[in-house]
Amino acid sequence: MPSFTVENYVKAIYGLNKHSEEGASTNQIADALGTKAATVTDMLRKLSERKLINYKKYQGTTLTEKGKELALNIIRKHRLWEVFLVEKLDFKWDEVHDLAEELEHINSDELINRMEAFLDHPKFDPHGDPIPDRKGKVESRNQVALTDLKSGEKGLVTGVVDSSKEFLQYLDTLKIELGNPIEVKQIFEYDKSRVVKTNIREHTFSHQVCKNLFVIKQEE
Amino acid sequence: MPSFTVENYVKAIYGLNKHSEEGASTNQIADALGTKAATVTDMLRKLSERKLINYKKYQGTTLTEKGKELALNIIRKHRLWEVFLVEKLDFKWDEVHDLAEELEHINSDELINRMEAFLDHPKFDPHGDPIPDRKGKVESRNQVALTDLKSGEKGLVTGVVDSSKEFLQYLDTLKIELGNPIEVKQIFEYDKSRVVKTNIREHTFSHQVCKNLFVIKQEE
DNA sequence: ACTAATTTTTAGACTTGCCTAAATTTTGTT
DNA sequence: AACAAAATTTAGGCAAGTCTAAAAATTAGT
Repeated sequence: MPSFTVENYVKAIYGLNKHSEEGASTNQIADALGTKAATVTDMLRKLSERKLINYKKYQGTTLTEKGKELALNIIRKHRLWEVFLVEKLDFKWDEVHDLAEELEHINSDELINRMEAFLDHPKFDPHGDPIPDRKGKVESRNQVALTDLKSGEKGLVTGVVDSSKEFLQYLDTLKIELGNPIEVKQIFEYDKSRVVKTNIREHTFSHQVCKNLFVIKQEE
Repeated sequence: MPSFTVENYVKAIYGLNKHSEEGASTNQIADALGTKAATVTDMLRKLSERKLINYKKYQGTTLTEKGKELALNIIRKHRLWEVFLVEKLDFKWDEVHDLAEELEHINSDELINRMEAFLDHPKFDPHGDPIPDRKGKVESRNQVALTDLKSGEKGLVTGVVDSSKEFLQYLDTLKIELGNPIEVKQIFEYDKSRVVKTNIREHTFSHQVCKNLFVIKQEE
């Protein structure tokens, strides 16, 4: 049985690997987990012994197949718990992350499979992230960042890149939810901000906001 | 924040205190937790420093008010999770104990209070044990062991003393569930076994079975 | 009441995860 | 290419929780 700590390392490395071609560096992992680089080095040796990562001193770290499998199972559990918390217990989408961080370590495939059925086999979590199936397969959508939409193009909001409390609450204030239609009215090249029209009204989104919103382009 | 280990010690001491006037002994605790006496002694010193137990060397151990509060909160969580697993995820009553042992350590009053509401404020868990309220208050019923019923007396099955897989599965086989009416037809003084009539048919219960079933007496 | 058996405690050691400080390797700059 | 800066690793330590073996206290038996 991997400990909570091992699970957290593997999950962090998975997250870092996903967004870059390079292996995850010691410092990146330390940052992600709030520990010190020396601690990480130590742990990498142990994870390597357990065949969860590919590790050579001073090189970056990547997950082995076994490591990826573990990471995806934790992510699956995390996201299903988030759906449960939002759908069944009425938590808001900005409140569920920390709880899911605890619940994801509960060790029972039977439990999580029943939970999945209870929730009616959701494909995405409350932030729009895909839920891996029991084999670790993740469905991909052809979503793009809102920054990729040209003036006049329309889309549906499908997810957020940054699911920090602050960003999610900002979206709440603007009454923007997953599934909402959205249309880019105007792009200011100066600061890359965009005027967008939603269900309700027009907003001006900063470049940062646009980078953090996923949409599926709607063809005319 | 108490660690999982601390929570488990406190819960074990609570359970031992409940069934005897004496404080829990080092060996009893070690047995209950599957550790060695030396380890327990060590831990008792630490729990005492944290004001969770009353401890004097070579005397038994009892919980302080603070310790009881912690124990009851863990028990509350354990039992609510059990209800969830049985009511919502269709686990059987003999399957939920180990999972609840993990889930009871999830640290969030908000979560457990919402769960309680989601489950419609159940008063008893799937084994008939009362669920402490958020202040730690437990409702008591005037239930007695089936051994306390005289020949001819009737009752309703309200709980089990021993919630081991084996005993619960034995009851399943006999189709005996909480809430079932039951009547003692005959008592064999020789081995204290009883012939009882349930909903469906008559069974002969050994003394051991009768000791482990709680019933509420029905007046005529 | 005294010794034997049992229980409990102490002592010393191990593992997991974490830290700081110092050494080493890699990377970047001129 | 050589040196400085940054990243990484090594070394040595600490806390929590566990163990075994041995010592001390309590309890039980005659």
